[in-house]
Amino acid sequence: MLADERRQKIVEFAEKRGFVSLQDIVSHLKSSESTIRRDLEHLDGIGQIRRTRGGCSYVGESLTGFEERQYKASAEKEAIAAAAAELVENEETVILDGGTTTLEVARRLSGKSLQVVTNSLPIASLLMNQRGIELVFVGGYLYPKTGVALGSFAVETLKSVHARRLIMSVGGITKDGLFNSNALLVETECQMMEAAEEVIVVCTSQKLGHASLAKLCPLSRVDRMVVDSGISKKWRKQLESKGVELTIVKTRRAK
Amino acid sequence: MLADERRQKIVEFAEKRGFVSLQDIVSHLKSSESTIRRDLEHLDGIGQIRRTRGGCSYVGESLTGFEERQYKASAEKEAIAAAAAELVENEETVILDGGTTTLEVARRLSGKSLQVVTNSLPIASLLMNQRGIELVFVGGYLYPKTGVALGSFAVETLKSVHARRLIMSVGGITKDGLFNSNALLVETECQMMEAAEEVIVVCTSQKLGHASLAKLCPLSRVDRMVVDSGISKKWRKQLESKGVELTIVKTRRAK
DNA sequence: TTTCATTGTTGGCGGCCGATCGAATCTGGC
DNA sequence: GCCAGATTCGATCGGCCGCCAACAATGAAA
Repeated sequence: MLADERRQKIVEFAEKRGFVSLQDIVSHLKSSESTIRRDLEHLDGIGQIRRTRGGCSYVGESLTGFEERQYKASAEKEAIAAAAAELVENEETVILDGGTTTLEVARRLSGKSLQVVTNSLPIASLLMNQRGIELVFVGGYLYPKTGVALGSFAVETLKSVHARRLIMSVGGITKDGLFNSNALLVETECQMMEAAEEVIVVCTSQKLGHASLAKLCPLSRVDRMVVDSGISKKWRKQLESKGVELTIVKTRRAK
Repeated sequence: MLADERRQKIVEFAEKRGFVSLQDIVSHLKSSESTIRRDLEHLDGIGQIRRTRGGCSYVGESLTGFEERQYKASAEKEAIAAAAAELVENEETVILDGGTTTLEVARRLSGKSLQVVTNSLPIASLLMNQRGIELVFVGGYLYPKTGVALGSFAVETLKSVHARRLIMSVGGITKDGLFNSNALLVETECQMMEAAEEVIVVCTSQKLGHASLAKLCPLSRVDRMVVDSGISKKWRKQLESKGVELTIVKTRRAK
């Protein structure tokens, strides 16, 4: 086995488990203790891992980063995302908000020919190098956990953007309008709505009736909503009365 | 068999497998070990492959965006990156340009307490969720292969940024100044230089003397340069006469 | 035939690996 | 707090293998 190869395996190993003991590495890679020690020393020197007594720990983009890797979308989200992606036509410009549901939408956009504008790092890395997709990233302060760019830079950039559609997610919906959990996020999303001709909201039916910290906009601002069939008749009426067109997605678990 | 033909086969072989051992090539092409060694040396010199102990690996478009996880930097780059990271002090604001060398620098910034501004998607995803690092992403049109944001959005955003240091990479350096291969990229990097108090250039010595498509700035615009010890005396004088402070990094292969 | 470029061979050098041993550090018991 | 056993760490040494430089052989062009 080559040195580089072995070292790479060590890093992968450390990344997967967070911490690995020296003995574990030795028995796994079947090299001598000395060699592994030297490798750890080297890898620590170049900052790939950090040595600790008895082993090493991984430093760097923790795998829990966006959690998108391990994240498994629910059946509802997948169905909603698929339906939302269907609404997007070739050669359009689409703004994609951050969020796990919109990430699923992004997955299903591959193969189309589009201009995509997004402020979500996970979405950008997903769509980058997708043939046919021209990607514009809206910069700004990167909000750690979710990887979306927010703040004045994002708002300013969005002011000079125009798009056919916006696909956005929300934290909660009540009869008073849409809500989200973060004031900065709301500010950015407001500007996204300004920039788009048509506003499409993707959300699961369980979010209906729940408010959240910051109000985003009234229901009437939404043009279309993609939701699973768990939605009640009352809510259907409520939304339709405000001029929201509904796309209701059948799921296996539909009640 | 002709030399060029043989070398072509080596590149194809390396491209297909990612890495090939010297012995594999020897038995495959039925030339002597020395010949293959000489070929590898040549191909490494013109940047078609990269030599490693025991064989060679392919460098090419395969290291797109985020698969850089597996990308292994050369010893020179690692050493340069480590030295550049040392120059960064806690609580500073640093702008990081895109590029593989700056990506290595980013790796070594973990643990510090910084504000980092970057237009590189790989760097952003690397530093995201790093404790102590506040990240601002400069948005714009995402250039596919390298994942850097360029264009007017990027330039506009950078106009309202101020930073202590800028760490940037270049495509080539001649006595007339710095060059890069892409006009949009140059435009963005110019604005970065405007935004920073100190401009630090990281580059390997092989880039000295090579021009590239678009001129970026004169040598005198650079405050400091981190380079490996392959730099010639003539170049040292040339740079120092323009007021560029040099940090020369020792590497194993230093002649 | 001479000359030059390319290829093959040989030998020395140095880096990488595995093993060993004393020193340093941790742990548990008193 | 202190000690003893255990574990881990760092340094060192010999062996092996890949690397490099020098030289010889081959063949093509002048």
